[in-house]
Formats: sequence, C-alpha cells, structure tokens
Amino acid sequence: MSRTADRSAQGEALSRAVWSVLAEQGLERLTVRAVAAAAGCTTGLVMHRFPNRRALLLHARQLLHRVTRERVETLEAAAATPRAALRAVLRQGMALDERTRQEAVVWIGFLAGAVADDELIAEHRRNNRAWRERVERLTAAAVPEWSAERVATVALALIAMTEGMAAYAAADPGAFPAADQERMLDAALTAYGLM
Amino acid sequence: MSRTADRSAQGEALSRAVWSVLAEQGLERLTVRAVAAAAGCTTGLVMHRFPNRRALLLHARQLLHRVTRERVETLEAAAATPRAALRAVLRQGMALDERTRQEAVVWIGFLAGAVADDELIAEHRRNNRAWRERVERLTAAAVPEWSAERVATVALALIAMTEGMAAYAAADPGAFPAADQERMLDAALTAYGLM
DNA sequence: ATGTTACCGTAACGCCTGTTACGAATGGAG
DNA sequence: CTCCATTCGTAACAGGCGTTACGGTAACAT
Repeated sequence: MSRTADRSAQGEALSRAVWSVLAEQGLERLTVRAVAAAAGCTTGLVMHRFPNRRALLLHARQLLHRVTRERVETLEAAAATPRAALRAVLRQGMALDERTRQEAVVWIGFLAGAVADDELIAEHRRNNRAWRERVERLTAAAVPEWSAERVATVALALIAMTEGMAAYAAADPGAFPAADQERMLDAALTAYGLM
Repeated sequence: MSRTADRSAQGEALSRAVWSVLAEQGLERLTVRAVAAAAGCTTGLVMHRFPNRRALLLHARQLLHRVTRERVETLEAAAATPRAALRAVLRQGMALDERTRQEAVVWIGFLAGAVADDELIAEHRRNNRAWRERVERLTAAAVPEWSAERVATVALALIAMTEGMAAYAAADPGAFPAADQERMLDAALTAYGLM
C-alpha cells in the first residue's frame, strides 16, 4: 500500500513539476533535467514515468484539460441558472489569478510546442473541440430559442474572446487586471443578450 | 550600390527564413542552423546579422509588428467610414488565410519563447499595447458618444476575440473556416452596436 | 595595381540535450 | 531467510545546440 501511495504521490509531484517548469520557465526550458530538479528527483525517475520529452508536454496538456473540466463541471452543477452557468464557465477560462494565469501559459506553451507535431496538435484540437461543444451546449441552454447557427456563432465569439483574453493577461497581468476581464465578459454577455 | 542592394536582399531573405522556420517548424526548431538552411546560407552569415538566437525571435516579432502595422494603416486609409475601418482592421487580425495563419503561429511562438525573458516579454507588451490603443482609437471614432470606459471595454473584447480566434484557427484551420470567423466578427460588431 | 576594409564561409569549441544501459536498493513472496 | 521483481538513481553516450575564432575573398579607395 505504501508502495502505491508513494507512487501516486510521486506522480502528482511530477505533474506539478512539469506544470510549474512549463509555466514559469517556458517551453524551451522544459527539459527532462529541469523537471527532475523541480520534482526533487533524478532524470531516471522522469524517464521511467514518461517515454520521452514529448510526453511531458502531452501530460501537461491533458492535465490542463482534466483540471478545467472538473472545475467547469463543478461550476455548472452549482449554477442557479443556465446563464449563470455559462458565465461562470467562461469566467474561469480567463487569466484572473495566478492559477489561471499559469494555465494560460501552459496552454500557449503546448500550442507552440505542438506546431509541426501531428500527435500533439491532434490532442489540442480534441480538447479545443470539446471545450467549444461545451460552451455551445451551455449557450443553447441559456437561450433555447436561438437557431443552431446563432448558438455556434456566439459560442465561438465567447470562447475566442476568453481565450484571447487569457493569452493577453498571461503575458501582461498588470495591463489586464481581473476586474477589467470580468467587465469585458459581462459587456459581451450583455451585448449578446445573455445576461 | 550592388553591395547594399545585395545586403538588403540578403536581409529580406533572412527575415523570410526566420519567419518560415518559426511558422512551419515551431519555436523549438528555430535554430541558427535551421534558419541558415532555410535562407540558403551558412550559420556565419546568420550570426553576423543577429547577435544571438534570441535576436531571431525578436526580429520575427518586430517583423510581425511592422507588417501588421503597415497593413492596418493601408486598410484604415482606404476605409470609407470609421466603422468600416474598425471592421477591416479587426478582420485582418484573425487567421483567415495561410498568410495570417502563419502570423498567428509566429505570435504564439514568440509569446511562448518570451516566457521568463524580460526583454522579449517587454517587446510583446509594447506591441500589444500599441495594438490595443489603435483599436480603442478606432472604436472611439466609430462611436464618439461612448465614454472612455465603454470604449476601453468593448475594444478589449474585440482584440481579445480576434486574437483568440487567430490562435484557435492557427492550430485547427479546418475547424474554423474564414467564413465562420467573419460571421463571428460581424455578430460581435452588431451586438456592440458597431455595424 | 595595390593596400585596406568589410563581409562571410569554415571549422571548431564547450555545453546541454534526450535517451539508454546498468547497477543498487527496496519491498513482497515462498 | 532467500529469492525475485520492481523501482529508481548513476553514469554515460551520441548528437545537436549556440557561439566564437580565424581565414579567405570580394569590393572599394588611392
């Protein structure tokens, strides 16, 4: 038992290490040795958990997908109305605090690393399409009278806006405070008749 | 004269090489040797033009800034109304064709490379702030009756949306055809009362 | 024509990278 | 207690990287 507990604990420590290196030092310094140093272990352990370096990136992206999925599902369940759910889900996609800012950096880092890598870009597309469908579903629930095309167009505008906002704020948090981001989101939802 | 002509021609060839390597092969493969190979020269020439590798990234970003600035200034000058100018300028910020798609990839690549690099991130912020101010100015011209705060909020929503759209489309052009991007932009402009 | 200067290709250096192979240690099974 | 399997650290490898130094060459000035 202590064996498997240690193993899963090591797994989490390693995940955090991959995450933090990618978020704090960037894609180019995401090396096996840097991850090992951040996790407080050696390269041997890292290479035992991951077949190669690309798997580090892939793991970071899958972790991002899992974390955001769990968070938005919680937010969805706790929301009083479909419109509140939509707003809460979109809100967490921006870079409002250090945690979400790091998530945005990881998103960008993976995207940059996935250029010219079919397998990684496929993962990216899969996750983005799932995200898009989720927001379309929430939008449709918020305004059932809208046509499918209207839903798709507005949902696209919303995910593009929040993702772009996350990218901007990730690189320049001082210029894009959380209050401004929220004001922008509310202005958009109001303009589309979603508030 | 032939000397300086050759020199500037070499400069352009080198710029194109940096650009294409970053856009097609990604940040991690943006090496001095790859750029030299793409430019059809040797590493010696590259290192004579650029002090170090970071300068390659910086050059790509500055080139992106210059290209987009010239393009939007042309569009602005040719636009019949302030609203048309705003739309045209925002439109070119998305990834509508192969050219703009590559620009989006370069934008992402530089951003990912600028993490943990103060000098590069400073350049990124400078350019982004100039872009933001331009769109704010165009927005204010389109609706003079708006307050400065309203202008800032809507302009932020617009640049975030187009930048996010560019990032999405850069990674998955098939899922985000140009027509969908334009429809999204028009829907947003309509919703904000800008069309 | 000759000296000078700027330009750029060649080749090498040291470093860091991903990856592999092997040995030590650890924990469970008989 | 012994054996075995698994886990992980150590150390090394080959290769690619950024960067530097040097030599040759081509253009300009005198």
